[in-house]
Amino acid sequence: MSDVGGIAAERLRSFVERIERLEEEKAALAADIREVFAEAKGSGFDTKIMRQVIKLRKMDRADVEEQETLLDLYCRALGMREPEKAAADD
Amino acid sequence: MSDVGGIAAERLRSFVERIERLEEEKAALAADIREVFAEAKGSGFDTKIMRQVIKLRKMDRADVEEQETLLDLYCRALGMREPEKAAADD
Amino acid sequence: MSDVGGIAAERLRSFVERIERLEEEKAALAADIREVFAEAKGSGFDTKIMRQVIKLRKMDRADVEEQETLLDLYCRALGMREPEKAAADD
Amino acid sequence: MSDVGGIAAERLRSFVERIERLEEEKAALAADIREVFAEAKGSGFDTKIMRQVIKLRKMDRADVEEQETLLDLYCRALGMREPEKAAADD
DNA sequence: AACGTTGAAATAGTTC
DNA sequence: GAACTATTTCAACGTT
Repeated sequence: MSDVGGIAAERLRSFVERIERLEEEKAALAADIREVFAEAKGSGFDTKIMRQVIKLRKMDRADVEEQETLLDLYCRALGMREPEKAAADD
Repeated sequence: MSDVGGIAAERLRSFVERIERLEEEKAALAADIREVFAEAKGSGFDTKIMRQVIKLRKMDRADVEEQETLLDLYCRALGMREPEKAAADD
Repeated sequence: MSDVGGIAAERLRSFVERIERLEEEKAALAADIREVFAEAKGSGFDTKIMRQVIKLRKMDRADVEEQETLLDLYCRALGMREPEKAAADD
Repeated sequence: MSDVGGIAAERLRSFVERIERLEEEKAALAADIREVFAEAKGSGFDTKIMRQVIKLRKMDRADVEEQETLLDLYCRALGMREPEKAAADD
């Protein structure tokens, strides 16, 4: 007796509950990550920069270069000083 | 013609400047909104609650009748109360 | 001690690596969830609707009874129907 | 007769409606901006990079340098090659 | 005035 | 590859 409105109710319920369980675990991990960031902040690190670093570590070197070349190109097209030079020369 | 490194510089500049202009206007409106909230607060209203009311009124407008039948079916299959009906207009 | 340019490098590395590990686990869970959806889809369920159901069930749980009295008051002041009551438990 | 439940209803309504009007205009501008980006995309520009450029133009030169110095510092602390060099040398 | 909290904007990912 | 959804990031607000 597991049909409600033509739907295999038990089957559906099982799927939904499995997903909900996994999402709970996922949310818990997200909370953990937030905590680590908070701890890092408490130790004086700049979390925004940390996020950038982590993103960079995840990206392929190739992607990074591609993006930077394009950014540079657009900046020059607009007559801006390329940002890449800023940090280099001090 | 104005190519910088293969980029149609004038075209790009035009897009960028149009966007920047629009964003300025948008920022000005945001400032106006903040002002109104401040004034309301000065008159003794609770701005947090006001925000909730405004959100509710917006949700009211954005009618959520979409796919209601099927959604309803699935909800019953899971033994949930069907979500509050559009209720207003029928 | 491990200072690079005034930065506690070891400390930073530890934070970054902890985060990266947690994000890996999180990504693995996301993959699991996708799998379950795929399986459900293979069983003939409409995953888009399933997502809506799951969202609804989550909203149900997150009880919105907060500040209800005052909110209600403001709503009546504006001639709105008061938002659907928590309804379940009274 | 403008008190409902002790609230100066007319006053409140006025505030709420002013805000709603302003938010409508703001939403319209957001739509305009999206349109311009879409048009730019249609002309072959990379909108993600455009957004970066616009952000750079908005930031003070000082802020840009500060962020980049810090990013560089963190990267070196982690033994990464500084990303700023990537685009320069090809 | 820094902190956490919340809400909006932007980016990434998925589906068709 | 276009549209939709979900996640992530960023900015504003109130709070302490």
